[in-house]
Amino acid sequence: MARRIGIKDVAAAAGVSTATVSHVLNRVEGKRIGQKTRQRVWQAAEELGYAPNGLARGLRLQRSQTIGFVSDEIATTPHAGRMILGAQEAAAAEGLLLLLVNTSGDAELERTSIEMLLQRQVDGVLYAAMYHRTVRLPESLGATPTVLLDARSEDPAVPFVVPDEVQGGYTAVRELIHHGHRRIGVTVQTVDLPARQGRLEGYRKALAEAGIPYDPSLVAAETAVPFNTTPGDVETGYRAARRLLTAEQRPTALFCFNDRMAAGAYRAAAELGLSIPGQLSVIGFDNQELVCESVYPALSTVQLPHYEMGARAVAQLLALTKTPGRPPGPDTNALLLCPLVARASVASPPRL
Amino acid sequence: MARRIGIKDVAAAAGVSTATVSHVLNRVEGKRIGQKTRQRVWQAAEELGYAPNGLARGLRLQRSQTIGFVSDEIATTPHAGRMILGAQEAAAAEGLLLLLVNTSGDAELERTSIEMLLQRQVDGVLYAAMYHRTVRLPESLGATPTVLLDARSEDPAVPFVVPDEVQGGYTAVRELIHHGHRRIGVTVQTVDLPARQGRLEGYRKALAEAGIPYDPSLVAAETAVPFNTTPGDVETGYRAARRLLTAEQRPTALFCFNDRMAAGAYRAAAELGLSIPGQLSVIGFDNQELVCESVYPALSTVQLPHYEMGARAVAQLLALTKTPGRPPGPDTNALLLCPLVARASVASPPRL
DNA sequence: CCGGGTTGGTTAATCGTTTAGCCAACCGTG
DNA sequence: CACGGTTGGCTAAACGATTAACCAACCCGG
Repeated sequence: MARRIGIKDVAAAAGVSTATVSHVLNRVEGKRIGQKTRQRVWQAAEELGYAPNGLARGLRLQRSQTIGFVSDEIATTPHAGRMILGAQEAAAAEGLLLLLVNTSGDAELERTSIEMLLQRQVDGVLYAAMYHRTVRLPESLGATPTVLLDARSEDPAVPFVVPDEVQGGYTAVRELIHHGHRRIGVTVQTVDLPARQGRLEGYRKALAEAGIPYDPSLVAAETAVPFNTTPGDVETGYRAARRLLTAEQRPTALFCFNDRMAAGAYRAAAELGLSIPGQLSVIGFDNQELVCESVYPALSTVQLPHYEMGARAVAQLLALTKTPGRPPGPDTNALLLCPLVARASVASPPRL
Repeated sequence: MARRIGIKDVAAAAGVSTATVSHVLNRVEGKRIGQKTRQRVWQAAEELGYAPNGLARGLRLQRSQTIGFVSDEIATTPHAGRMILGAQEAAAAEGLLLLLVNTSGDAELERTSIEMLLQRQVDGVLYAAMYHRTVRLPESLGATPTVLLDARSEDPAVPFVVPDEVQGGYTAVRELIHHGHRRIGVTVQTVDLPARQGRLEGYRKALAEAGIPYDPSLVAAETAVPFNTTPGDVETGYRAARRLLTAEQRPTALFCFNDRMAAGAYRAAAELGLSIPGQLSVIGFDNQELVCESVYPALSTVQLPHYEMGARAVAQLLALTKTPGRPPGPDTNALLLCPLVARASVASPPRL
């Protein structure tokens, strides 16, 4: 197989030096090259199908045009896919490529993975969690520009991009209130996450705004069993919903911590003979489309803006590499809006 | 910020030449270096925290220790995540990293993406589809070792890794037969894919093996409307199932082309007052966990071995790079088994 | 004491780019 | 004609590794 053609092949073909080729092809400012030579170089490059060697260029320029995407979990949800996609497309638009690694939450694996990234001279790293939580950044990333994705750090100096959980919870509950609901239950898991806190805060904010008193008995927190399963699964949602719906004064609507828990609420409602949305309105969170459209009627929910988060994180990272002294101001962080996705599970409450 | 430390820093610290450092650190065979010097080099490298510069090494060795993962769609299903994860972990085990790009089915985007990959001197490319289909490989990949993932090519010379759809369909239907079903309906979409063909073939094979005559009226093929939506969605599955279940002699079990269509079957069953699995058994395909566990009772299905496919594809790619002349024998391809995932939607047929 | 083998390293070229600095030719002026 | 300023392009030194080729020193037998 013929050796890949390089800049010196182009130089030879055009009858100039490699320096000239480089100058022409990179349109170096302040370098004056004659029209005719320019033409010859362009043409030669074109004919030979020249493409620069990124490794060589990276070596010379001390930048690989590559960023590392470190995530704790890639496979379990489509969330990861959307974040990656957002990041990848935003990166590609800037001529950057994503180098992907997964840590599975394993510290040792994380260490070696990051080492591999650094060896390849990544220009920066996106450190992503698959649900909004607080992480501790590995020390080896100290010298590399880093942005947290769907995660926060204890260290305020490192920028993060997260969803605005409060606004999201607020949006969900306001949707219910707009339809006339006033007794709104919440089903939630018990693990304390920024997501949990934020969404509950949004719930209270929407209630307060509508002048509805906060009733703690309407908040059903349930722990996943067995203990080591993912919190916030269907089963947990089922139990929480069942508890609320069998209480003496049952709510007319349910705000579920996530779509999977909402699927559990559907099951509880079916068991109790409550039709959705006629007798019970349900709203979820996450917009996991597979879930929302597998249940019937299709689940209204609030979307986590994963694609946008990925894209935004790349933007933040780029900003970081341009201004080396990372100013830990609030402008380096981003809270992204969670829009409502209305489907068919919310209606007006039944008239009494 | 201190310049990254390189091989010459180590050399200086150990009081030797860079050549010696390289020899020691790479354990070059046939090169004899004294024990003491070895020690000094190791120690110096350790203390300085030396890590080789992958770009420089790649440039010299003409190989980047990096492989490109080109996929048409990353975000819509967790399938992509599993394939990527499998590929990533298998790659990492060999010291390789994945460079990820998404084409969104856009030919122009695909062209530029692949160009970016080639510029970075990827050692090979995994070309992945998100559902089993036939693709045409871009010409620019001609000179690069390539393996198809969940896809086949018209060109027999390019190796592929795909699920064994026939065995999968066979497995699903045999599960129903084992429970005593003899009237087994199939719901399927109308687009002609390897997946569709294979699963139907597996269906007939299982039937034949059990001595059950093939009845075409039990195969409900339905087209998605509006036309441009994804084939095989919930709605399509609903319509197909409804048709079968309202026929005069309705089947006691349904084999659905995928889990989403199975979710549609659940809805049809609910409407017709048929309980699952008491009056109707349902089995899906794909093992989309979010779907399988969002419906009630949890859906039994057949798993597409995406993780394994990703891992296997990396192995094939590695084999390819080691033996440059790609022998298009069948051993360069792989058909991976689709195991049964039994949940709660299959039981014995009701006694008449 | 000489010649040849072994041991333990070093020198320098190379991978494919970029870019600072140099230089030759040319042009118009005083 | 000497001279400064432009124009257009070349030379050569990086970037950080690997590796073929070379070499100095030592040892040992004859």
